[in-house]
Amino acid sequence: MLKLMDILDGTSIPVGYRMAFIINFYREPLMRRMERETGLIRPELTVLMCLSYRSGLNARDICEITEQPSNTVSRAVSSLVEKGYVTRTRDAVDTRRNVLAITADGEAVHDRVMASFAEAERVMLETLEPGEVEVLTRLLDKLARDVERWAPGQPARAQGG
Amino acid sequence: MLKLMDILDGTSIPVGYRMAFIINFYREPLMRRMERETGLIRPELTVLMCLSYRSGLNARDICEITEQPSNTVSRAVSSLVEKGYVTRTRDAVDTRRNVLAITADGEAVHDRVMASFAEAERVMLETLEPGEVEVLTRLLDKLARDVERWAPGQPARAQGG
DNA sequence: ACTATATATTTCCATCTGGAGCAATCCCCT
DNA sequence: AGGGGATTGCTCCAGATGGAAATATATAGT
Repeated sequence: MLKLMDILDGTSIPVGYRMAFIINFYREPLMRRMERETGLIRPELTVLMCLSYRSGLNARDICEITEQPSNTVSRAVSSLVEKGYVTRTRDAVDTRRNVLAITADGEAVHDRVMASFAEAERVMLETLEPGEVEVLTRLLDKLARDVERWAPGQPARAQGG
Repeated sequence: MLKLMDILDGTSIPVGYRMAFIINFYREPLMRRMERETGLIRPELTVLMCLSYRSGLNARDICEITEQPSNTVSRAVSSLVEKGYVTRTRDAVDTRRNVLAITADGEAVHDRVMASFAEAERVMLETLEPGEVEVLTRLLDKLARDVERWAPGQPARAQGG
Protein backbone atom coordinates (compact mmCIF):
# COMPACT_ATOMS: atom_id res chain seq x y z
CA MET A 1 0.00 0.00 0.00
CA LEU A 2 1.29 3.40 -0.98
CA LYS A 3 2.04 5.55 2.02
CA LEU A 4 3.05 9.13 2.42
CA MET A 5 6.45 7.93 3.53
CA ASP A 6 7.06 6.47 0.08
CA ILE A 7 6.15 9.70 -1.64
CA LEU A 8 8.43 11.59 0.66
CA ASP A 9 11.26 9.24 -0.06
CA GLY A 10 11.90 11.02 -3.30
CA THR A 11 11.73 14.57 -2.05
CA SER A 12 14.59 16.90 -1.34
CA ILE A 13 13.76 17.29 2.33
CA PRO A 14 14.86 13.95 3.73
CA VAL A 15 15.42 15.06 7.31
CA GLY A 16 12.52 17.46 7.81
CA TYR A 17 10.06 15.08 6.33
CA ARG A 18 11.09 12.06 8.25
CA MET A 19 11.01 14.04 11.46
CA ALA A 20 7.58 15.45 10.70
CA PHE A 21 6.39 11.99 9.81
CA ILE A 22 7.72 10.43 13.00
CA ILE A 23 6.38 13.20 15.19
CA ASN A 24 2.96 12.88 13.61
CA PHE A 25 2.83 9.28 14.66
CA TYR A 26 4.42 9.83 18.02
CA ARG A 27 3.00 13.02 19.41
CA GLU A 28 -0.52 13.18 18.02
CA PRO A 29 -1.72 9.81 19.28
CA LEU A 30 -0.19 10.54 22.67
CA MET A 31 -1.95 13.87 22.79
CA ARG A 32 -5.25 12.25 21.95
CA ARG A 33 -4.77 9.63 24.61
CA MET A 34 -3.80 12.25 27.16
CA GLU A 35 -6.91 14.22 26.34
CA ARG A 36 -9.08 11.13 26.57
CA GLU A 37 -7.62 9.88 29.83
CA THR A 38 -6.89 13.07 31.72
CA GLY A 39 -8.95 15.74 30.00
CA LEU A 40 -5.85 17.85 29.47
CA ILE A 41 -5.13 19.42 26.11
CA ARG A 42 -1.77 20.43 24.72
CA PRO A 43 -1.45 24.01 25.94
CA GLU A 44 -2.50 22.85 29.39
CA LEU A 45 0.27 20.28 29.50
CA THR A 46 2.73 22.90 28.37
CA VAL A 47 1.73 25.12 31.27
CA LEU A 48 1.95 22.24 33.72
CA MET A 49 5.43 21.43 32.45
CA CYS A 50 6.60 24.96 32.99
CA LEU A 51 5.12 25.18 36.47
CA SER A 52 6.43 21.78 37.39
CA TYR A 53 9.89 22.94 36.44
CA ARG A 54 9.56 26.28 38.16
CA SER A 55 6.65 27.39 40.30
CA GLY A 56 5.67 31.03 40.75
CA LEU A 57 5.74 32.02 37.11
CA ASN A 58 3.01 34.19 35.64
CA ALA A 59 1.21 33.82 32.33
CA ARG A 60 3.57 36.20 30.56
CA ASP A 61 6.60 34.17 31.63
CA ILE A 62 4.99 31.06 30.23
CA CYS A 63 4.25 32.83 26.98
CA GLU A 64 7.90 33.71 26.61
CA ILE A 65 9.24 30.34 27.63
CA THR A 66 6.97 28.41 25.34
CA GLU A 67 6.54 31.06 22.64
CA GLN A 68 2.82 30.56 22.69
CA PRO A 69 0.34 33.39 22.23
CA SER A 70 -1.04 34.91 25.39
CA ASN A 71 -4.64 33.95 24.81
CA THR A 72 -3.72 30.30 24.49
CA VAL A 73 -1.82 30.41 27.76
CA SER A 74 -4.60 32.37 29.43
CA ARG A 75 -7.18 29.79 28.46
CA ALA A 76 -4.98 26.94 29.54
CA VAL A 77 -4.32 28.51 32.93
CA SER A 78 -8.00 29.21 33.54
CA SER A 79 -8.89 25.66 32.68
CA LEU A 80 -6.15 24.26 34.91
CA VAL A 81 -7.30 26.42 37.80
CA GLU A 82 -10.84 25.11 37.37
CA LYS A 83 -9.53 21.56 37.37
CA GLY A 84 -7.55 22.16 40.52
CA TYR A 85 -4.16 21.54 38.93
CA VAL A 86 -2.91 25.10 39.30
CA THR A 87 -3.49 27.95 41.70
CA ARG A 88 -3.63 31.56 40.57
CA THR A 89 -3.12 34.35 43.09
CA ARG A 90 -2.83 38.07 42.43
CA ASP A 91 0.58 39.48 43.11
CA ALA A 92 0.29 41.95 46.01
CA VAL A 93 3.06 44.15 44.65
CA ASP A 94 2.01 44.30 41.02
CA THR A 95 -1.69 43.58 40.90
CA ARG A 96 -1.60 43.07 37.17
CA ARG A 97 0.26 39.84 37.72
CA ASN A 98 -1.20 36.50 38.62
CA VAL A 99 1.31 34.24 40.30
CA LEU A 100 0.81 30.65 39.25
CA ALA A 101 1.70 27.48 41.11
CA ILE A 102 1.13 23.83 40.43
CA THR A 103 -0.85 21.82 42.98
CA ALA A 104 -0.14 18.30 44.21
CA ASP A 105 -2.86 17.03 41.89
CA GLY A 106 -1.27 18.94 39.07
CA GLU A 107 2.11 17.40 39.76
CA ALA A 108 0.54 13.97 39.88
CA VAL A 109 -1.19 14.25 36.52
CA HIS A 110 1.89 15.87 34.99
CA ASP A 111 4.09 13.02 36.17
CA ARG A 112 1.63 10.44 34.94
CA VAL A 113 1.47 11.97 31.47
CA MET A 114 5.21 12.39 31.18
CA ALA A 115 5.75 8.78 32.23
CA SER A 116 3.44 7.58 29.48
CA PHE A 117 5.31 9.67 26.94
CA ALA A 118 8.61 8.25 28.13
CA GLU A 119 7.29 4.74 27.79
CA ALA A 120 6.12 5.46 24.24
CA GLU A 121 9.55 6.79 23.39
CA ARG A 122 11.20 3.71 24.84
CA VAL A 123 9.09 1.52 22.58
CA MET A 124 9.75 3.68 19.55
CA LEU A 125 13.50 3.50 20.08
CA GLU A 126 13.62 -0.28 20.52
CA THR A 127 14.53 -0.53 16.85
CA LEU A 128 17.81 1.26 17.39
CA GLU A 129 20.99 0.03 19.03
CA PRO A 130 21.89 1.82 22.25
CA GLY A 131 24.75 3.51 20.47
CA GLU A 132 22.45 4.69 17.74
CA VAL A 133 20.08 6.23 20.26
CA GLU A 134 22.97 8.11 21.74
CA VAL A 135 24.07 9.43 18.36
CA LEU A 136 20.54 10.38 17.40
CA THR A 137 20.04 12.26 20.65
CA ARG A 138 23.30 14.10 20.19
CA LEU A 139 22.51 15.16 16.63
CA LEU A 140 18.99 16.26 17.49
CA ASP A 141 20.35 18.23 20.40
CA LYS A 142 22.81 19.94 18.11
CA LEU A 143 20.01 21.00 15.80
CA ALA A 144 17.73 22.05 18.64
CA ARG A 145 20.43 24.14 20.30
CA ASP A 146 21.01 25.89 17.01
CA VAL A 147 17.38 26.82 16.48
CA GLU A 148 17.94 30.56 16.85
CA ARG A 149 20.16 30.58 13.79
CA TRP A 150 17.98 28.68 11.36
CA ALA A 151 14.43 29.32 12.56
CA PRO A 152 12.79 31.92 10.29
CA GLY A 153 12.35 34.62 12.89
CA GLN A 154 8.85 33.84 13.94
CA PRO A 155 8.46 31.05 16.42
CA ALA A 156 6.41 27.94 16.26
CA ARG A 157 3.13 26.97 17.63
CA ALA A 158 2.25 23.85 19.51
CA GLN A 159 4.53 22.34 22.09
CA GLY A 160 4.21 19.36 24.32
CA GLY A 161 4.75 15.67 23.69
CA MET B 1 16.41 33.44 29.06
CA LEU B 2 14.66 30.26 30.09
CA LYS B 3 13.35 28.35 27.11
CA LEU B 4 11.22 25.27 26.76
CA MET B 5 14.27 23.47 25.48
CA ASP B 6 15.94 23.90 28.85
CA ILE B 7 12.97 22.47 30.69
CA LEU B 8 12.88 19.54 28.34
CA ASP B 9 16.53 18.87 28.91
CA GLY B 10 15.71 17.20 32.17
CA THR B 11 12.83 15.04 30.98
CA SER B 12 12.87 11.36 30.20
CA ILE B 13 11.84 11.84 26.58
CA PRO B 14 15.07 13.16 25.04
CA VAL B 15 14.41 12.10 21.46
CA GLY B 16 10.68 12.77 21.14
CA TYR B 17 10.98 16.15 22.68
CA ARG B 18 13.87 17.34 20.65
CA MET B 19 12.19 16.20 17.49
CA ALA B 20 8.93 17.91 18.43
CA PHE B 21 10.85 21.03 19.29
CA ILE B 22 12.76 21.07 16.02
CA ILE B 23 9.69 20.36 13.95
CA ASN B 24 7.80 23.15 15.66
CA PHE B 25 10.43 25.58 14.54
CA TYR B 26 10.90 24.09 11.14
CA ARG B 27 7.48 23.16 9.89
CA GLU B 28 5.17 25.71 11.43
CA PRO B 29 6.90 28.84 10.15
CA LEU B 30 7.20 27.28 6.72
CA MET B 31 3.50 26.47 6.73
CA ARG B 32 2.66 30.03 7.68
CA ARG B 33 4.86 31.41 4.97
CA MET B 34 3.36 29.05 2.42
CA GLU B 35 -0.11 30.13 3.43
CA ARG B 36 0.86 33.78 3.25
CA GLU B 37 2.62 33.55 -0.10
CA THR B 38 0.57 30.99 -1.97
CA GLY B 39 -2.74 30.81 -0.12
CA LEU B 40 -2.32 27.07 0.33
CA ILE B 41 -2.93 25.42 3.69
CA ARG B 42 -1.48 22.19 4.94
CA PRO B 43 -4.06 19.66 3.76
CA GLU B 44 -3.99 21.29 0.34
CA LEU B 45 -0.25 20.81 0.07
CA THR B 46 -0.64 17.21 1.14
CA VAL B 47 -3.11 16.64 -1.67
CA LEU B 48 -0.85 18.36 -4.18
CA MET B 49 2.06 16.20 -3.09
CA CYS B 50 0.07 13.03 -3.63
CA LEU B 51 -1.17 14.12 -7.04
CA SER B 52 2.24 15.33 -8.07
CA TYR B 53 3.60 11.90 -7.27
CA ARG B 54 0.75 10.05 -8.92
CA SER B 55 -2.04 11.60 -10.92
CA GLY B 56 -5.47 10.04 -11.25
CA LEU B 57 -6.05 9.28 -7.59
CA ASN B 58 -9.39 9.93 -5.97
CA ALA B 59 -10.13 11.47 -2.60
CA ARG B 60 -10.38 8.10 -0.91
CA ASP B 61 -6.93 7.10 -2.13
CA ILE B 62 -5.52 10.28 -0.71
CA CYS B 63 -7.23 9.64 2.60
CA GLU B 64 -5.55 6.26 2.82
CA ILE B 65 -2.14 7.42 1.69
CA THR B 66 -2.03 10.35 4.04
CA GLU B 67 -4.23 8.91 6.80
CA GLN B 68 -6.21 12.08 6.91
CA PRO B 69 -9.96 12.16 7.54
CA SER B 70 -12.14 12.32 4.47
CA ASN B 71 -13.68 15.68 5.22
CA THR B 72 -10.28 17.31 5.42
CA VAL B 73 -9.29 15.86 2.06
CA SER B 74 -12.65 16.77 0.57
CA ARG B 75 -12.29 20.37 1.61
CA ALA B 76 -8.72 20.55 0.37
CA VAL B 77 -9.65 19.14 -3.02
CA SER B 78 -12.57 21.53 -3.45
CA SER B 79 -10.37 24.46 -2.61
CA LEU B 80 -7.64 23.30 -4.99
CA VAL B 81 -10.16 22.89 -7.79
CA GLU B 82 -11.40 26.42 -7.22
CA LYS B 83 -7.84 27.68 -7.33
CA GLY B 84 -7.16 25.87 -10.56
CA TYR B 85 -4.44 23.64 -9.13
CA VAL B 86 -6.38 20.41 -9.49
CA THR B 87 -9.03 19.08 -11.85
CA ARG B 88 -11.84 16.85 -10.67
CA THR B 89 -13.76 14.75 -13.17
CA ARG B 90 -16.40 12.13 -12.51
CA ASP B 91 -15.29 8.64 -13.33
CA ALA B 92 -17.49 7.39 -16.18
CA VAL B 93 -17.31 3.81 -14.95
CA ASP B 94 -17.93 4.41 -11.26
CA THR B 95 -19.80 7.66 -10.96
CA ARG B 96 -19.19 7.82 -7.24
CA ARG B 97 -15.57 8.48 -7.90
CA ASN B 98 -13.98 11.77 -8.76
CA VAL B 99 -10.72 11.34 -10.57
CA LEU B 100 -8.24 14.00 -9.54
CA ALA B 101 -5.32 15.39 -11.49
CA ILE B 102 -2.85 18.14 -10.83
CA THR B 103 -2.69 21.01 -13.32
CA ALA B 104 0.41 22.76 -14.64
CA ASP B 105 -0.27 25.60 -12.22
CA GLY B 106 -0.61 23.07 -9.44
CA GLU B 107 2.73 21.50 -10.31
CA ALA B 108 4.33 24.90 -10.40
CA VAL B 109 3.13 25.97 -6.98
CA HIS B 110 3.94 22.55 -5.56
CA ASP B 111 7.48 22.72 -6.88
CA ARG B 112 7.92 26.23 -5.57
CA VAL B 113 6.79 25.28 -2.09
CA MET B 114 8.88 22.15 -1.96
CA ALA B 115 11.94 24.07 -3.10
CA SER B 116 11.51 26.55 -0.27
CA PHE B 117 11.21 23.70 2.21
CA ALA B 118 14.36 22.13 0.86
CA GLU B 119 16.21 25.39 1.19
CA ALA B 120 15.07 25.73 4.80
CA GLU B 121 16.29 22.24 5.51
CA ARG B 122 19.63 22.99 3.93
CA VAL B 123 20.06 25.96 6.24
CA MET B 124 18.96 23.98 9.27
CA LEU B 125 21.48 21.24 8.58
CA GLU B 126 24.41 23.59 8.06
CA THR B 127 25.35 22.98 11.68
CA LEU B 128 26.07 19.33 11.03
CA GLU B 129 28.99 17.72 9.24
CA PRO B 130 28.05 15.94 6.00
CA GLY B 131 28.67 12.61 7.69
CA GLU B 132 26.39 13.58 10.54
CA VAL B 133 23.59 14.45 8.15
CA GLU B 134 23.96 11.05 6.59
CA VAL B 135 23.79 9.30 9.95
CA LEU B 136 20.83 11.37 11.07
CA THR B 137 18.93 10.61 7.89
CA ARG B 138 19.63 6.92 8.23
CA LEU B 139 18.48 6.78 11.85
CA LEU B 140 15.33 8.78 11.16
CA ASP B 141 14.57 6.53 8.24
CA LYS B 142 14.94 3.50 10.45
CA LEU B 143 12.44 4.93 12.90
CA ALA B 144 10.04 6.05 10.19
CA ARG B 145 10.09 2.68 8.45
CA ASP B 146 9.26 1.04 11.76
CA VAL B 147 6.25 3.23 12.47
CA GLU B 148 3.74 0.41 12.16
CA ARG B 149 5.27 -1.37 15.11
CA TRP B 150 5.42 1.46 17.59
CA ALA B 151 2.61 3.82 16.57
CA PRO B 152 -0.33 3.37 18.94
CA GLY B 153 -2.77 1.97 16.40
CA GLN B 154 -4.49 5.15 15.46
CA PRO B 155 -2.67 7.31 12.98
CA ALA B 156 -1.62 10.87 13.19
CA ARG B 157 -3.06 14.04 11.94
CA ALA B 158 -1.32 16.77 10.05
CA GLN B 159 1.16 16.07 7.30
CA GLY B 160 3.16 18.31 5.06
CA GLY B 161 6.33 20.22 5.60
C1' DA C 1 -1.34 65.43 40.00
C1' DC C 2 -2.04 64.30 34.99
C1' DT C 3 -1.21 62.38 30.77
C1' DA C 4 1.08 59.05 27.91
C1' DT C 5 3.09 54.78 27.50
C1' DA C 6 4.08 50.00 28.85
C1' DT C 7 2.64 45.57 30.65
C1' DA C 8 -0.52 41.57 32.10
C1' DT C 9 -4.47 39.28 31.13
C1' DT C 10 -8.71 38.41 29.00
C1' DT C 11 -12.29 38.63 25.36
C1' DC C 12 -13.97 38.72 20.54
C1' DC C 13 -13.88 36.76 16.28
C1' DA C 14 -12.33 34.08 12.37
C1' DT C 15 -10.25 29.88 10.79
C1' DC C 16 -8.65 25.21 10.78
C1' DT C 17 -9.74 20.62 11.80
C1' DG C 18 -11.90 16.20 12.96
C1' DG C 19 -16.01 13.10 14.24
C1' DA C 20 -20.35 11.67 13.05
C1' DG C 21 -23.69 11.20 10.05
C1' DC C 22 -25.98 11.62 5.33
C1' DA C 23 -26.91 11.09 0.26
C1' DA C 24 -25.60 9.00 -3.95
C1' DT C 25 -23.83 5.17 -6.18
C1' DC C 26 -22.07 0.58 -6.76
C1' DC C 27 -21.67 -4.44 -6.07
C1' DC C 28 -23.11 -8.98 -4.64
C1' DC C 29 -26.48 -12.27 -3.97
C1' DT C 30 -30.73 -14.27 -4.65
C1' DA D 1 -34.83 -7.23 -11.30
C1' DG D 2 -34.31 -5.96 -6.59
C1' DG D 3 -32.71 -5.75 -1.67
C1' DG D 4 -28.86 -5.21 1.57
C1' DG D 5 -24.57 -3.85 2.55
C1' DA D 6 -20.23 -1.45 1.11
C1' DT D 7 -18.00 2.65 -0.78
C1' DT D 8 -17.40 7.58 -2.09
C1' DG D 9 -17.76 12.15 -1.11
C1' DC D 10 -19.84 15.77 1.40
C1' DT D 11 -22.17 18.66 5.12
C1' DC D 12 -23.10 19.78 9.89
C1' DC D 13 -21.39 20.75 14.15
C1' DA D 14 -18.20 21.28 17.95
C1' DG D 15 -13.56 22.16 19.68
C1' DA D 16 -8.89 24.06 19.41
C1' DT D 17 -6.20 27.89 18.27
C1' DG D 18 -4.31 32.43 16.91
C1' DG D 19 -4.63 37.64 15.76
C1' DA D 20 -6.25 41.74 17.24
C1' DA D 21 -8.53 44.49 20.31
C1' DA D 22 -10.29 45.51 24.93
C1' DT D 23 -9.51 45.97 29.92
C1' DA D 24 -7.03 46.78 34.05
C1' DT D 25 -3.02 48.17 36.28
C1' DA D 26 1.63 50.12 36.69
C1' DT D 27 5.33 53.38 35.51
C1' DA D 28 7.59 57.49 33.50
C1' DG D 29 7.73 62.24 32.27
C1' DT D 30 6.32 66.78 33.02
